[in-house]
Amino acid sequence: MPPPSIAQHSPDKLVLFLQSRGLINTAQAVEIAAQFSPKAVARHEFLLREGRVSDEYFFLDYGLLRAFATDPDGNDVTTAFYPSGQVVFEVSSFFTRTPSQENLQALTDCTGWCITFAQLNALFHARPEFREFGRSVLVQGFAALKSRMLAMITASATERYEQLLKSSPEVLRHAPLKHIATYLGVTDTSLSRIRAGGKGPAHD
Amino acid sequence: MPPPSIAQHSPDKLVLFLQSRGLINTAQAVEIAAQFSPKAVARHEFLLREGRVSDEYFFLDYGLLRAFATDPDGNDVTTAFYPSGQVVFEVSSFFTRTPSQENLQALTDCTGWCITFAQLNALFHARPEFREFGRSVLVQGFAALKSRMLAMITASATERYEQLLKSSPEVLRHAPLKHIATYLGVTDTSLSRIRAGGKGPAHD
DNA sequence: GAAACCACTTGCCAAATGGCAGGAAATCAG
DNA sequence: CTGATTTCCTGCCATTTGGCAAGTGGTTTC
Repeated sequence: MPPPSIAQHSPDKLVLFLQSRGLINTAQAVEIAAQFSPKAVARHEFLLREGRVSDEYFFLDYGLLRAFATDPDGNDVTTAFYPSGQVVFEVSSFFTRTPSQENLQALTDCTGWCITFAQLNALFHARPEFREFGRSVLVQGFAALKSRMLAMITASATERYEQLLKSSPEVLRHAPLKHIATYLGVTDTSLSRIRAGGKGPAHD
Repeated sequence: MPPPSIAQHSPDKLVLFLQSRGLINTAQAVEIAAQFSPKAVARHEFLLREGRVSDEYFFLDYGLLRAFATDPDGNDVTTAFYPSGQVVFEVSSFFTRTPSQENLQALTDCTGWCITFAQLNALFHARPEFREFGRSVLVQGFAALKSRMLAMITASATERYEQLLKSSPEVLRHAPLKHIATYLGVTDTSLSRIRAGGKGPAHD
């Protein structure tokens, strides 16, 4: 299913997303969604570049993005994948208004809806239920990262790969192996071998 | 310097902490701090046990705590250390009112100040500047975890150990090696060898 | 003060992962 | 279509880390 052009795309998914945590009712969700502007990001384009301040709170309707940082040796390290249905922004840069250490780049053509920091704050001020929703987004992201860190410590590379395969198969279909490798904390060589099959530790 | 008994301990550090992000002025900080109750946790005691809902937003005045989870094989994994001057609580459990997957345990005798979830929410409602402060605490925690994840991917065990040594030497003085090892994502055997010296990768 | 722990270290070897390089296959640019 | 680039796989071997077990030194317990 190809993404619709921006002109025809409707905020239905955004409205559903706003309601998804049971904090916002339909009427409120429709009003809040009306504040968002449509936005498209073509494959390989950047939503945010390192060194700039993240100022877009972007709900992703269709497509796939990744976040990546540059390590001390100058290598790309993928720090997150964002499948559709999520909010995409760099938390620290966005809220503290400081230059981002990360990049946000489209892995496929993307469309979605976004508001600026100023708009978001105005909405948080005017609508306590949206404020709660915003906190919920933050808390959920925090919990997801913690769980990934725990897996990094306790699970083997093979297990981490299988978890990703299970939880986000679309990532594996659109992201090149080298990005997935840095995300999982292994080299692309090792990931290729993991994929090949039986080499990993037995686990059944 | 032994911690003062609760009876005599004053909220000075808490007041300073509330002002530390430039979002709250002195008068407001004093009023907010007045809502907190003194609390002590003896060495080895738990501030939170896995399976219960975190309901204390605890500012740590003196002492050192750790968070730990139990992995699928039944092993303790230390997920965080909390030196004094920080807020200690389990974000996900606290804000979503769900059972915690983690424990919070005192590594030394601790004293500090705490409020409940209900009190915190009332303060967030009544005081926008404290709300901002609360968000700032969350965002900072998020950024710290991200940076730790990046180190887990890009840095060797030796480098991660040295980073911890540099950023939180007090942890190494009070936490047993096995806790530090799981926190760093290595076995206690390996950490012992890292400490021993020259075995690690050269880096100067 | 002997026995039972506990925290930590160390030797030996195995398992997991990395580095490099060559080559097949897909993708992209002109 | 053609050549260049990118992506991925795989063989060979080095490095890193883990697992186990023995041993030291310290502390607690009775």
